[in-house]
Amino acid sequence: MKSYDHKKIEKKWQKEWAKKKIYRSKEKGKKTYILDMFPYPSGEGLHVGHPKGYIATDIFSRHARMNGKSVLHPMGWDAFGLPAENYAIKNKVHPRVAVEKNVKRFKEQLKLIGLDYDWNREINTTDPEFYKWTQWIFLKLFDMGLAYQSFEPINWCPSCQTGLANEDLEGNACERCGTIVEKRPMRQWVLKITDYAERLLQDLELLPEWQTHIKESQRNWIGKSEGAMIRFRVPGSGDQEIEVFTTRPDTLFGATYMVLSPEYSGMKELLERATNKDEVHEYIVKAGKKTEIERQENKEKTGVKLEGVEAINPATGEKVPLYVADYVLAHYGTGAIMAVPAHDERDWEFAKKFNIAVKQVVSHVVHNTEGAYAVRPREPFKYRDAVMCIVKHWEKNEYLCQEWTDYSGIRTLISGGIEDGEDVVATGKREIEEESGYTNAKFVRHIGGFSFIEFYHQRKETNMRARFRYLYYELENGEQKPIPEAEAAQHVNVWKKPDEVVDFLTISEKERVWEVFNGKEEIFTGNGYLVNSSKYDGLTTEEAKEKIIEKFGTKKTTYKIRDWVFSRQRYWGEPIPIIHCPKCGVVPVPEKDLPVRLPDVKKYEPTGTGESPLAAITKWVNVKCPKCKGKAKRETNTMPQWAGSSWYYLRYMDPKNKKAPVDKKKEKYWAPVDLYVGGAEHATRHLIYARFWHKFLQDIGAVSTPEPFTRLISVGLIQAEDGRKMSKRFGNVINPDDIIATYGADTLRVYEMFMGPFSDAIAWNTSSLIGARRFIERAWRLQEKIVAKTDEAVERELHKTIKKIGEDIGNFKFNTAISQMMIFVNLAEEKGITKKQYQAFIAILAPFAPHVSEELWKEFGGKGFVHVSMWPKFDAKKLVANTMNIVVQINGKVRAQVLFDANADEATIRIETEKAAEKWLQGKEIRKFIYVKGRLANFVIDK
RNA sequence: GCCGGAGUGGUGGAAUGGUAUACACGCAGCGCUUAAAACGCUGUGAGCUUCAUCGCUCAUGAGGGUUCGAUCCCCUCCUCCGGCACCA
Repeated sequence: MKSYDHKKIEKKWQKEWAKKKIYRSKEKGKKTYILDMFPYPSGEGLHVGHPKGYIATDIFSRHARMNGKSVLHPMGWDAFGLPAENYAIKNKVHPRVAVEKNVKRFKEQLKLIGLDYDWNREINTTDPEFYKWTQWIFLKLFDMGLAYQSFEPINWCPSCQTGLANEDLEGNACERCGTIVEKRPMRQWVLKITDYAERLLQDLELLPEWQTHIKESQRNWIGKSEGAMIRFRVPGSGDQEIEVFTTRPDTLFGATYMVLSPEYSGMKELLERATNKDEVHEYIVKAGKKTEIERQENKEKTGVKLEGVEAINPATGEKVPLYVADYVLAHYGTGAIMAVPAHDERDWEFAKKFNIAVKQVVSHVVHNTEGAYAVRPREPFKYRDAVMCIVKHWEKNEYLCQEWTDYSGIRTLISGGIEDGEDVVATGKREIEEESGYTNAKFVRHIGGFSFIEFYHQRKETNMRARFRYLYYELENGEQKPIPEAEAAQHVNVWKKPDEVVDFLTISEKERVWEVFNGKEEIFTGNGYLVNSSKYDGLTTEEAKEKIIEKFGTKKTTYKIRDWVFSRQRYWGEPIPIIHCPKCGVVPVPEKDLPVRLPDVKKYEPTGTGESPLAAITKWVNVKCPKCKGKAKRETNTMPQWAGSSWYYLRYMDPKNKKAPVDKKKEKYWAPVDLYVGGAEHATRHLIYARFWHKFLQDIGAVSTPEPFTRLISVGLIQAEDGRKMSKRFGNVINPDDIIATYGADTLRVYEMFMGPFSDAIAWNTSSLIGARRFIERAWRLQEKIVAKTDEAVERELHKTIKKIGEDIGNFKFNTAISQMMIFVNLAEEKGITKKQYQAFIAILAPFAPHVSEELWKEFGGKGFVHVSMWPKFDAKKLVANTMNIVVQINGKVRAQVLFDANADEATIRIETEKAAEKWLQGKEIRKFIYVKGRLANFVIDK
């Protein structure tokens, strides 16, 4: 036996594969498109975390190829953008030179791992032949009115000296450098992604194979809310109106004031009429100076009242005050709100601080679903008004409770229905007297508002929907009338200390009543029944929303997602293909003039003036207007880093096409991407941008599918051995080159896949790595164990392994796949293996450890390359053993095991297992016998 | 605060209603060796019992429930990670 020399083997086969071009993709047969998120080639090179996803897709695509699929598995470079430029500035090299150097280094590193990329299709976003088509897509967006210039204030990073999109922020800091961003008004190009918000949201339904957390992030980011637009009239001179957006039109009757954001568009006119104009103006100026962080950090509500101006609540007809406060955002909805302090937390805080009236219009509902009082479905409700009384002892700090003596076991407070026309407070007093005999209860106060309880009324044999009001009484003395016998028979009165009350009560409302009683101010933001809302009283939140919109407003849907700020005031990006002409205005560069090349310059530092460094290159900037041929200037802003990555996956299908971004036939063949693997950090940016562009390209007929990526799996981070992020800064980086030199690429691959579940973050552990190496060496040494005939258990385990590996690769469960191969190797080592079995094993090992497998295949396998040969077929018949081990349980506890012939019937098994369990069954009656076929026999006995 | 995901030996993890702790690392003992490395063999959740076996009890973040049987399903709570966050 030759000794296992990974260096020799790996070098040899990498060369051979490249020479024979076995990984070239062709449009023939059943296709599968497997894609990695292409890397940004940084100056630091790869660390061991980077290739984890690439190894997984490599295994996946090798498996597909061995099963006869036509595989597209390409790689390229996302090389434009701030980091490349900042690196270049810092190291005083041109970004183009730096990128070239970094790409070369990355590619060398990737090749060492033995990945099966079709390098013939390599792309680079900074290649003019590539970005020509990025510019082309921009022009199409412009033609369709989806790219426009805006002068609204945007996020400006003072350190990177460029504008940023909302997606580029982490909180209020630049995602790149951590600097707090400013709001800065400037001219910029914006893409109308909001036009696609609904489709981006809806079509998540088309993606059952995306992980839920990614879809959830996208939903969050799109931030759809459905509600209504409602106009409030401002009486007085003119016919001014304030329109608001609300998701809770059902609470309109509870809108007791309105709030305008400091930047509210109609502020000027309102300000004219305010009697405290200066004060309000001062607040607005102050709020404008506040940075986003100050607004964020200090959530204490501030604001100022607009004196002398009022609006009219269209539902109640009542006048409500107006406030200006910065807790209302200018850019969401209309920049003004109706405030409902009883049912909105923020409004509640503000109202409390400014002493504004709070009016309950939705009541809490308790719907009993358990026990004798459970609401009976599909039966109608009877309605009644009722009171519930908290009654305090005349001397002690104790409260009156009742325990029902019927079977229900209900423990409650004194309660009862309000008779027609009866006063609420009087009702409480009457009920106290009737049920407890105490005659001197003094009403103290109301507790909270209305609350509904739904239950089944035993005596009346009907569902009840009772609208309760809670009242608090104190007994002045112990004077008591006798209680009528009928009443006394129903319940016992007991006194409970304050801390015992909640535990004693069984009614479902107990905690709430008691908490509200004890001063915990509760606002209710949930759904319920309407109260204090005139004819809408009694409607559910949902019903009321519809009815109130119908009468007082219009339906409206809003989204949190903002249009995509698409220009950067930096050098290293795709030039935006636009020409500004003093006569013709904004003129797109004609398609035939693409690409607009990034000029080669010596100086590319940002100017910081809001102008791109390109503006200083007069030779490049000054052009003829394509329309009037007069003097004109080029657009000097560049595109953000995310531009190229929004469509690159299409280019791999046809990377050298000079006439179109991608040929339609080729697109039809390869699209969509069947499997997309990459970092979860791209959940809201790259993936939302790419989906947006894809949908646009579908609309203009350039692509044929609604979604670009059918299945998406995020790769879990590999942390450093110290559990931190792997970074040059911490000095804890592990370089794959070193690992490959010492242990080999095959070991690295197997180890990274064996570490744990693919999408989990796990810390690197070099000492565990040795296990992967040992496994490969044992697989290698198995050649010494080749025998003519071996134990049938080996053949059975082989087929089990073939089956499991195939399934596990499909499910991205590489860790369990490898453990199954280890189990097989351990067994084969012990029992010996036939040559045929060894060949099959080499084939299933091949996707994981391609080099060693190819070497073994050459020696012990068939012709050609193992990676293009057929994946072994598993035979279900061979999985069946001729014996089975039945576990004997007593009440679910394992007590014994019995070996049976595979075709033993249940009756035999019962007899034999009962014998085996005799010890435990003696003198007991077997109440039940449960047999799970081929697995266990369980005897249920009395304990 | 809201939404999503997770919590299992010394460590990474396996098992999605049926023998919890597969597989691997580490550790301990033994073998091979002049020695070491490598490799091989044996053992390895905690506890009780026993001369030793056999055997028993407990343990999957905590508590409760459903079930013949729960790491897995349901309820309550705790902790950690990720996303969003004054979005009306």
